[in-house]
Amino acid sequence: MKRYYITTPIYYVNSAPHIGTALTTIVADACARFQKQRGREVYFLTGTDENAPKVHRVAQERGVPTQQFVDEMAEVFERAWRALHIEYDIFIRTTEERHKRVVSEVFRRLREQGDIYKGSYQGWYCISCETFFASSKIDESKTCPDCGKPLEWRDELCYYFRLSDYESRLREHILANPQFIQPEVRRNETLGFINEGLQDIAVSRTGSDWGVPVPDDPNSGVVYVWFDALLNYLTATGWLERGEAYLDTWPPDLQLMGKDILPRFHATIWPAMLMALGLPLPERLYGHGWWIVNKQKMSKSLGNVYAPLEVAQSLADAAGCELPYAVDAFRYYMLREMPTDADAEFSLEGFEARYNGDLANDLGNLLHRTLSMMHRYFEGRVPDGARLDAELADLFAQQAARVTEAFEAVDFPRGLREAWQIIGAVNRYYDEQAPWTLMKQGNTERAGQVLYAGLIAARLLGGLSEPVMPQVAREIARQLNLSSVPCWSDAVVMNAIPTGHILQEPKPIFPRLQPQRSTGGTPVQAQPTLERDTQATATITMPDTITIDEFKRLQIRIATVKAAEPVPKSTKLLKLTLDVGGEERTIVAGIAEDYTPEQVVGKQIPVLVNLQPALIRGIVSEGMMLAADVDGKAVLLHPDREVPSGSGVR
RNA sequence: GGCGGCGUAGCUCAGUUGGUCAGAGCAACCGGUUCAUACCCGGUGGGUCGGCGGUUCGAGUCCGCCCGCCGCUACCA
Repeated sequence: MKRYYITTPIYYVNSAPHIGTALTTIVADACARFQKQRGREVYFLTGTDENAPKVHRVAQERGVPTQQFVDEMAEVFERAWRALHIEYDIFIRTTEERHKRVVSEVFRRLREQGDIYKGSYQGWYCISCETFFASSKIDESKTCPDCGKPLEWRDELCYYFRLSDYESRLREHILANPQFIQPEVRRNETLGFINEGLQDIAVSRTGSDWGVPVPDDPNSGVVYVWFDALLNYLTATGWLERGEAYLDTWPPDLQLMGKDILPRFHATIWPAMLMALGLPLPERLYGHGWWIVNKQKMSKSLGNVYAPLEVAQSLADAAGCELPYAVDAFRYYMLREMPTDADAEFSLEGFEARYNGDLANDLGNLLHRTLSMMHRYFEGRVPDGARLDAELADLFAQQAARVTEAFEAVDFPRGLREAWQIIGAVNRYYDEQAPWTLMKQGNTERAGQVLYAGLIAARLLGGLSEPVMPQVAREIARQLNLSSVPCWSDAVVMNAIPTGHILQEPKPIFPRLQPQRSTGGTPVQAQPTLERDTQATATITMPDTITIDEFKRLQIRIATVKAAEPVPKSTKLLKLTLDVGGEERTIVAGIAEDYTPEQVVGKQIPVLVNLQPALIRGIVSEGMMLAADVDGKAVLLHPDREVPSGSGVR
């Protein structure tokens, strides 16, 4: 029987794991554990992308040999994932020889059959994103449409992959297989992208010798890193090495990633490559949303990057929770709040709220109160005749089915909500039945039955939450004195704990985070406990401030407008010729709807002169005019009195 | 500017094909309970379901327009 093959992207090793990569990997791990628990054989792949020129560059900047650098970083990732209880089956590194052989072989085959051909390339390239951009996409700009960094002009002979040949087949496949790209937003986005027309992509790069050399053509540089990287999914199955046996794993059942690399790469280039190779396509591609922090996209440059382990460690310290359970709590938070189509806010306050509310008060307390009563009333032995009420049994089974369905759909927020319904039901049941009152009335038999519901619920919850919180599930099983966490089908067996079964002493798994209280008994504002521990969490800078040094990098000068004319075939643009203190500059400004050429000639305006030049409508714009923005309309700024052209602005 | 999506209680959000759909969780307040990790249970929230029209016996749920936010894209710079 074919293994359930699940993948994460391989991660760039130029920075350590953060909550973004952790999200993808934790989701993948939870999916993998879920499938395993359901009895499937699972093959779970993650790894590192080490062939990127960017990686080479970062290593050089740090003065470390690149191979040594990637070795160290791969180790950082493996350690981080193990610490987060990620149970992958294979960790692939693209610098491995066997992967390089696969890349070479695929390149050769596609070149032989004409899917890869040699041509010349002139175009704009973003080093950071490792991506070429069609001139149609950037002819008004010289910055990367994705990351905003300056693009480099490349003019080189290189190999192309005939992506355009696969346009209609891709579209047909996507239309015929609704589950292929999820969620729906990404599917629509991909279709939109494809419908604009796919162009052949350059799949070789010169300028760096770090990577897989183009086979049999030593002067053609290395294979494009995306072409290289995507093939890791194939390498990991043993394709090329194991004959037909790789089909016990191929194709992937579920490929997870962030939404940014789904439409353009995993949903177009990747399946097109596979079509060219004549291989079956992945069953399902799933792109999740991103975490945002303080309403801002998380990024290293903004300095709002959290390290998962530090977040977990600081919770452990603040709450007195054992680290493995704090890590599981972090996993729970990631999955409970997992961004699906839209982005979601990550915050320590939110994490704490989930910890106290869902884990300490709900899950932890239910287990603890149940075991406490079992020990107090029954000396820790399951009493005779204990049996689950039919009504509760039905509810448990129904909720378990809903959890299954949600997990299968990679909808962990919904699945966990459904699982937690069980906790609410048992708490209400306890309240109605009041086993403590039954005991006082001497009705021990009924009390035992009621508490039995709590035991079964705890056992079931341990099973249902195992994909999310494996260590916690184990601890629940230990306290219930079960030999192991029940597998999925076994977890829903309702009267599975036998009469006479001995239970362990209860011990809180998630000690509650205590809000601060004043000695006078008046509650004071609860302090976000984690936030006080700034040592343990990543530093968060004020994202919307810059330093004076950063400001000084902007060279703003007063320019005098010598000439102005409309830009042909444009409605918004004026071409301005400026005197910037003896030097003449041409800039293109989007003010034609607000000013006529006559109105601006002779005016003095502040201009940012050290902006990266941009090609706009075929005109090189060498700077940016500063103007007030009034409801989208430009209003020119002038010096208080006439000043020499080229005067600096500070 | 174009295409797509979204805008539901203080916060985070559920709401299939139009008719108990006006909801859940959290926060707050009130009450109850005491087995439990000051926990749990119940109650309360005057939400014009972004705004204005329309279709319909009946619309968060369909249509049009407008406002706001997001994504992709574009003659943003």
